[in-house]
Formats: sequence, C-alpha cells, structure tokens
Amino acid sequence: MSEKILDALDERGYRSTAPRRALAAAIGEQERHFTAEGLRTQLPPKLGRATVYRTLKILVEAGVLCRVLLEDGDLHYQLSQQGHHHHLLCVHCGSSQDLTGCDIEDVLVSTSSRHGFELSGHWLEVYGRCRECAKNGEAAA
Amino acid sequence: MSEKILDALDERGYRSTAPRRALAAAIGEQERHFTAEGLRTQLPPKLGRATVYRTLKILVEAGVLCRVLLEDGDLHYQLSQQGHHHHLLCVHCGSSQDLTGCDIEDVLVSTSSRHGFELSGHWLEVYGRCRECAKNGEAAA
DNA sequence: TCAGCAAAGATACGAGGTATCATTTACGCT
DNA sequence: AGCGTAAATGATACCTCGTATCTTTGCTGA
Repeated sequence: MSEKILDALDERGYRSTAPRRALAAAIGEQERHFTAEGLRTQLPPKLGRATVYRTLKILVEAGVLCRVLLEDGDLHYQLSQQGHHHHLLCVHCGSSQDLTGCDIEDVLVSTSSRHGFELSGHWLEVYGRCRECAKNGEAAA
Repeated sequence: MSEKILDALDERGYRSTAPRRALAAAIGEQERHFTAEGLRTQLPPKLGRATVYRTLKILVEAGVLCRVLLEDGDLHYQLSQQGHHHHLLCVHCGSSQDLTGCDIEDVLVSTSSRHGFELSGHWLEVYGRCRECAKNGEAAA
C-alpha cells in the first residue's frame, strides 16, 4: 500500500525522502479515516508537524487521500478511490465505505435546474449504521 | 426578522439581554451567509468574542441558523429554513438558496441500503452558478 | 561527486473556537 | 417595587488545526 502512495508522489515529480516513506507507511497502516494529529502520534516525534500537513495536502491533491467530514465537523483523511465518490460513515463504529456509482448526480442536476441553478460540484457525506452495527444494534439499540 | 430570532430564544428559556438583541439585529441584516468574525466587525467591540460564538451555537441548536460549508472549507452561518434542507451555493456571486423538497433522500436510502447501510442523516452542499450569474456568464464565462 | 534546488524541521504566527472565572444583569417571587 | 439567584457577559487564557518563514539538510541529475 505504501508503495502505491510513494509511486503517486514519484509520478508527480516529488522526491522520495525518509519522512515521506515514514508517512506513507503509517498511512498504509490506518484502518480507518484518521486526522493529521492522530497520524503524527504514530510517527517519530522528530518528524515535523509542518511536514505532516504539507504531505497530507500533497496527497489529497494527488488524489491518493480524500477528506472526510465527520458529523461533528471534524475533518479526517482516508485512502481514496480515484475520482468522485462519497462516504458512508458509520456513526457507531466509525468505519466508512466509499459510495461509488453515485446516482444522486442526476437528481441533483434536475433539481438544481428547476431553481435555474447551473451545477458545478457538490459535497456529500452520509451518516448512519453500517451492516455490522445495524445487525448488532437490533438487539442493543 | 430579529424578533423571530429573539422569540426562538425566549421559547427555549434563554434570557433576553442587550448583547443578544444586538446580535439578533445584526444577523437580521445579513444578506448572505456570514462568519462569526465577520459578524463581530459589525457589532460594538465591547461585545465579547465568546458571547458571539456562544450565541451562534445556541441559534444553530435552536434551528434558527444553519451552518453552510463553502467550497473552500470555510464554515459560514445563515438564517435557516426550519427542518432539513440543503444549499445551492453560487461560486460566482456567493449567494445561496435553500433547496427544499429535496428528492435525494429516496435515492440515498435505496443506494445506502444496497450497501447494507442504515441511513440516519447526511450533509449535502451544492456548488454552481445561480440563475443570474449563469445568464450573465454566458457571454463572459 | 557535487551544485542546485526541493524538502525538512524549528518556530512563530493566525484563524477559529472553547474554558474559566469574576462581575453584571435579567427575571421570578413576594 | 425590591430582592435573591441563576444565567449571561466580557476578559482572558488556552487549544487545535493549519500555514508562513527561514535556515539547514539531503536527494538527484549532469
């Protein structure tokens, strides 16, 4: 996984450095969406704060990572599908799945045009319970 | 307009104070979504920063205001329709319209359930050009 | 191998927001 | 109307997240 990240950097002309390799490795180990500061705690303290933020920014621009907006407004990061997609965020266990084949585009276009609105983009996050938590929750919720 | 804000506070048992009346009046005058700091510049400097943030928070919880997420990640506030709705944000002139009668709910429910996901909420912002800007833009864009 | 430029790390800064706490003020009660 | 109490305020300190600056380090192509 971390190789894919490093390759993406390489392709864009970014240099391969020790801090970036450490970051790529750490990101590869994340099982969930994560924050910049959370990631930092899993890295050598030597690795500067600015470097973490700089690298995350680059990776988002490169499409390797995407931002995830949690229900409480916290901004997290996670490995991304290429291209446009949305997230199903489980409010119970915190997991997330990517929602590809998003058919809301069509609805949005037609709804917007009814308002005379010429659509150029949108941001959507979906909150709820994932399959696992919904199943377990039937008894406990 | 500001009376409606004050009434909403009263209904919830909040006291009517001079700072709150000033805030309500200022909010009533906003023609667009605004930020906490932007609002503050239109208020007597005497009025504390904490008071502004505290009051905005209360008003969001009361449903009087809603948060608007701009495309660049900035968080703004604006007077809200009661209940669930979304925003059409014009990236050109900065205006916003509320999008009621949102038919994406149905699409979301069915799409989510295909993933075994039990939907509880969502956050959607739509970006594009409003009728005015689209019209003027045909020549200039 | 070494010059040049990208990147790192340290640090300071800034925005936006919250916690604390002493003082002030609204308002229900009599 | 006056009073006691709890709520609200304003000042201030603090926190988080992120960016700007600047010197030093180190990757990489010729």
